[in-house]
Amino acid sequence: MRDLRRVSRAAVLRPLFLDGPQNRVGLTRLTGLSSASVTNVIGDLIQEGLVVEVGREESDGGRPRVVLSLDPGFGLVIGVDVGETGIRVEAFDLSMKEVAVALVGVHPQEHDAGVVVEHASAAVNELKAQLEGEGRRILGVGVAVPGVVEHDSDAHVHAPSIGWDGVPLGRLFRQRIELPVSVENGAKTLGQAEMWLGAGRGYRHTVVTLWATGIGAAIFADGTLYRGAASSAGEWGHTNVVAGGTECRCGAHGCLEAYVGAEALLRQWAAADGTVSLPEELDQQAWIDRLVEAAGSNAAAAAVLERAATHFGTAAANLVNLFNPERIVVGGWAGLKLGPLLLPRIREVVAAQALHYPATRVTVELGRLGAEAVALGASTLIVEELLAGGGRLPEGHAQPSAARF
Amino acid sequence: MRDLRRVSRAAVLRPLFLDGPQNRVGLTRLTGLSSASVTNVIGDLIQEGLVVEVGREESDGGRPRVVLSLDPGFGLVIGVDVGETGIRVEAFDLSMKEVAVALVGVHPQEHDAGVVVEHASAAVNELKAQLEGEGRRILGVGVAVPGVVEHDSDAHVHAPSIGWDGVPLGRLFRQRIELPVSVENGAKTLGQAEMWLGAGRGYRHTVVTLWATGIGAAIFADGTLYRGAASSAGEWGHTNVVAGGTECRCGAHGCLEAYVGAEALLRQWAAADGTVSLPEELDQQAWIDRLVEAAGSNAAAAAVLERAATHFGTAAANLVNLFNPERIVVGGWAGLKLGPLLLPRIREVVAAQALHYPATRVTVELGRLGAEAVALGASTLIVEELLAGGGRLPEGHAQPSAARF
DNA sequence: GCGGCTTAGTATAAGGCGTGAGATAAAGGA
DNA sequence: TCCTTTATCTCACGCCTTATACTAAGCCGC
Repeated sequence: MRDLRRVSRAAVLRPLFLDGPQNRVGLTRLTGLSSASVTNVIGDLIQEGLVVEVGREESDGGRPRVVLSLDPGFGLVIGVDVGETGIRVEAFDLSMKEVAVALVGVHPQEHDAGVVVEHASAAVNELKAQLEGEGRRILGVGVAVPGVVEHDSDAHVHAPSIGWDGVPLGRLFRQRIELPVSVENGAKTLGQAEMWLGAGRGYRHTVVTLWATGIGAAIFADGTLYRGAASSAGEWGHTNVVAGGTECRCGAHGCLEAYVGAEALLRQWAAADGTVSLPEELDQQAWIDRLVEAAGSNAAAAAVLERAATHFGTAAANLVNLFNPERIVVGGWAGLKLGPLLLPRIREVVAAQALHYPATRVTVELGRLGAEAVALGASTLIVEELLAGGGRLPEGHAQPSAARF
Repeated sequence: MRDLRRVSRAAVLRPLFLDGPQNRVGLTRLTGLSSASVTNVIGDLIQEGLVVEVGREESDGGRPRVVLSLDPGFGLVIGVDVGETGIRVEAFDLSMKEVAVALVGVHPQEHDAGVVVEHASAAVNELKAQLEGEGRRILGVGVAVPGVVEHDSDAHVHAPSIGWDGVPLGRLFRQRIELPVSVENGAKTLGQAEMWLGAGRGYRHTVVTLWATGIGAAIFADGTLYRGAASSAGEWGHTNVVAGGTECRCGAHGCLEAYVGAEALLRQWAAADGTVSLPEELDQQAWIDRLVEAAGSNAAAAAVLERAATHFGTAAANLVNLFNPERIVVGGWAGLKLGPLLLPRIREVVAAQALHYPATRVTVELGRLGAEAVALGASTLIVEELLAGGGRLPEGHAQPSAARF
């Protein structure tokens, strides 16, 4: 009997978090447990402070149902977004409302992992001290990084773009922060955020694409993130779209990223339109805005975007054929900027290139959370663990005043 | 308490089936159960006839361990391969050794579903009568079909190549056969066979490709078949390999299948070499043999195969990037014929086109079971249910003399 | 060849936990 | 106020795992 109770607790907590407030009858239906068990489990959870009664529903003849909810103030979760050009630390309550933010002015591309961890953990500890001073409890820290996170004994990070190769980030952080720490790839945390709180909400099979300078994807199979054998699944940006095409920064030829990545688009535009000259220090986001604006009147710009939509759509059609998702979410800063203009064409290409059967069963939509949701997603890692643990986080890390917890 | 015992029984049965004979100590380790529970569960299973003691291991000081095994003769499973051009019915014991075969001379492409089911179920019932006459028990029937199998209330089959659209095949078979019936796509059953008994054995994350006239794939994530939202995942043959390329029979342009499917290869060869003229009634398998033979001396043939390997390898690299598998199995009759020649080039392309990290963690190997393993795979569907059910198959279907079972 | 040692497997008792049935609570309506 | 309805809780029951102690069955050394 390996912890049957934990399974029941998790079964009850999950719909409370993901679908919002519920009554006990609804929970019996959603969990498949007996009403007696729901009563028991909820009783414990209320005792522990994780769940609160927040009201009652109108009755139509019988006893009114009590509405139950996770207590958003039960604890806070911290998300850390280690980006290529800066670090962002945010704290959220259990309703995923932002409670505090801190920015760290360290360029991970320009410093080694030790420096990055030093500054990031200092920011976390500062936030922690401040919030605990206000009497709030921190449950854990989720960290998003721009690279593959190998989940073996520890979380080892391989991130060529910032020069990390097998950095034991989990251990480094845990040495400096007295909290549970969880590490994951940034595209995957963004995907988790969209999945739980954005355009993927309510779907079980989803691909969340991340369209920016680089291109990635987070694949959700039956509601859970698909990692593959060594956590690198979802490298959509380096799938081939043009046989023997132009060389990509990854060394291969004809990658999607080399054709529709933000920088690639800008270079294509400059090549097609002699009047456009890109500066040395390229502010990609501003220039993508300009490209979108120009597309209304300028044929070269419009052609660049049309080709981008076709490539993106073709690659998305491949995802549809391979994964048969219910939904594809177009996210990432470039996706959010280009999507409104390109989505119709992308959908058209998906319908034409994917098999009819899966194509009619998928919807392609824009992300809803903005490009800064990486830290939000990182913080959901801790919530995920909390839910999976039935309301308890994996041992240790000396949680003071957590007697019953 | 939803059947805790069933979970324990399944935990014990699975390694006994997948990894062969075990002793109780090993099972304790493999299942995580206590030795007492293993004793209890094994005791029940021996009583029921599913497990037998088959010997004892040498001791080195202590009491010798008793070796336990599934009783291969406990029951038989029947696999039905409904192919595009014929139907094959095979019976296997629980060690997956073939016990009987029957071929049905009905061309599913030329008859409607009713006729196909009529003949197939007649063949199954004949085999059943014969085997039961010999005192053997049939546990169930697995059916493989060349199309998408939608697993909703019943198994609905969408198979354009034989003109089926939403055929309720599960129901049709169950009306004629008094046994549990399970239906699945043929590429997926072949994959399951390779996964359990062939080149995928021992791997958790695998893609089994099916290279024939058409091209498909079965994707295994953490040991279980990935179906997607509507069971059509794995349509690798219709992923795009050439932007805006030649039209495929699916209506899209540039599909892998349109470039490296067996028929496509032969047409390319005929187009490149004027001396090759394909007959109206094309025996693809024989001609592929001829193509392979010609490649040794004929430049046109060699070029066709070289291009095929490049396209196949590129598409396989996409699989590596997206799924991060530990192993890719090249199966299907064309794959088995071409593989020995093309595998080195395919591996080369995968290494060049996939990202370094996942590429170094995958092996590309030939299938080990031959192209006729589709029926074998179909029969494993029943074994799968038997294992998942802890040694009992889902109710009903009046299993005579199955008092305790 | 006989005790001692080691390891495998079994019996027993204790305790955790879900469940169904019935009890109780809390409304609306006559 | 009482009846009906629906929600929730209580409790006894039984399933199942597990810890513990015990038995079984071999090797080893004297």
